[in-house]
Amino acid sequence: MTGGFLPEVALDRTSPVPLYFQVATRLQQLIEDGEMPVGGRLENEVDLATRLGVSRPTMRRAIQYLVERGMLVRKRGVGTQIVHPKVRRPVELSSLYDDLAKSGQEPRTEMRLFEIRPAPDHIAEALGVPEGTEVTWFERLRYAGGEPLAIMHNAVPVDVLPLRREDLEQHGLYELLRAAGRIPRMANQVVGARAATTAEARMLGDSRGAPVLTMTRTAWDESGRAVEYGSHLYRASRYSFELTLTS
Amino acid sequence: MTGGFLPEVALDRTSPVPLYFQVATRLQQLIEDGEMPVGGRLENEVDLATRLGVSRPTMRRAIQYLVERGMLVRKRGVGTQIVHPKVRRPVELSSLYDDLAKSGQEPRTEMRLFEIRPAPDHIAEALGVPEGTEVTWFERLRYAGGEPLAIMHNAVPVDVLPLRREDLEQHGLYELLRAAGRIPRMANQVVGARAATTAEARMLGDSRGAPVLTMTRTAWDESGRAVEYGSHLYRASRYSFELTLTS
DNA sequence: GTCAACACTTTGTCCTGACAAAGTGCAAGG
DNA sequence: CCTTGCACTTTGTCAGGACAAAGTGTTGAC
Repeated sequence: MTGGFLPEVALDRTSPVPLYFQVATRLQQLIEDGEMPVGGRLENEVDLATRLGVSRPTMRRAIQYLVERGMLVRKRGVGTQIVHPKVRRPVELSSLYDDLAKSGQEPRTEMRLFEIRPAPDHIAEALGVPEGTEVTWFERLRYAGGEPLAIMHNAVPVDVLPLRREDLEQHGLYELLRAAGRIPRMANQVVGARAATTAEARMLGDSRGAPVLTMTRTAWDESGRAVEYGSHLYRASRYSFELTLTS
Repeated sequence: MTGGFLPEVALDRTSPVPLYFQVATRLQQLIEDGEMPVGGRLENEVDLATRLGVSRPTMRRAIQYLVERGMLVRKRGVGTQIVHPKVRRPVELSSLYDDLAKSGQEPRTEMRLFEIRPAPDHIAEALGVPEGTEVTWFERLRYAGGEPLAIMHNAVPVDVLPLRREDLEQHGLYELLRAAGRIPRMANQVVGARAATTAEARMLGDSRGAPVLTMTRTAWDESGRAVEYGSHLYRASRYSFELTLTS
């Protein structure tokens, strides 16, 4: 009748980590390690709260956190169920560099252009800054596994982050933004496809007319400040976008 | 000093609509109508709660709701700020049909194949169902504005929703799923590009080798049950994906 | 004039308590 | 046998209070 059984959970009330987060993290561990049966039900939140020695609101908040991440589903009058693992997976706002590095593909960056200039109109509009605002504008050729993969054009307002050519050759743009505390929290992307021009094909080591993926993106930080505009071109034969959507 | 000024807000305590939601909706209206200055600060939550005659938790929940939707930003010790409108816009899990209908492009659907059959291995795996599970498998050619736009292959488990050929010819798949209460809440998509084969090009009214956008998707409902698998092909010259990401 | 300590404002966390609403299952009545 | 209604369980909503933590600005010492 009780459904799930919850093993010992140790909470540290002296820790600066919020209680509800400690509870949520512990629950998440148990679920991911498979100690809580998938599809099974959690104990009801009142008992759970009592047993862990926290108040019901705190327990609710912990559960709510996991519901938002897609790990749990609640139904009034029924209970809380554990969702099949396949469904989960948070939306990550990551950059190509991060993705490549994570999958062990050894990214390499070749800087083709690097200048500080007033933003062209369409870029200023995309960034939501006044026309003529100074941006760092650069074009990079990204290699993975020794082969060219993408041509990337980017603009970053100079007052958001002063970029140095050397940094960009050795690190991903998002990595640099994060390090500076200008963390991208929201992004608007348009993904399309077209045939490569002769020049593009030559740079990518592909043949003329080969299909390429196009992606233009504007990214904002948590305060709504635009931090980056990008217009990228990927070899379709070597790259595709994977993304998780939640309503 | 107070920053934003909040006009009269009428709350209906007899309504079944939760108080926090009434407050959130009203706030959202005021912001979207531009009555609250963008970039401006809200009153602090304690005063706000007092003035509206609700408790602080309720007020917090209303604000939290708008924070999650990207309309507000809060900083401890500072206050709550209204984010620039450009950044907002919720991720919508919509279908091509909905999108076209909304933008007034008059979608038309031509059914090329419609059968009930055991799911092929790779589709069964994508859906997370046992091999051989019965699915409705169909291929549609989607027109917009009189011209072909996409070739769409889809599989829907029969025990999720029994589909009829006639319905699919006149409605979008997502529309039908929603009407049946199997609402897609989460989806995993892979977007890529390649050159069209001769057969594909002929169907799409394009030339052989023309770039096409490919998209494969699995969608789940709120309980984690897979409701749809799709493998679509779009004319790159006429379609692109627009999406908003949040971390 | 500069810098550090302190006060103040504002959001974050956490508690207790109470009632409402929705789903489930059982039992009584037709 | 089927349906209706009631009881029970479980999550949802709401209130009020208390203290903590972080950011801002001011004041005072040097």
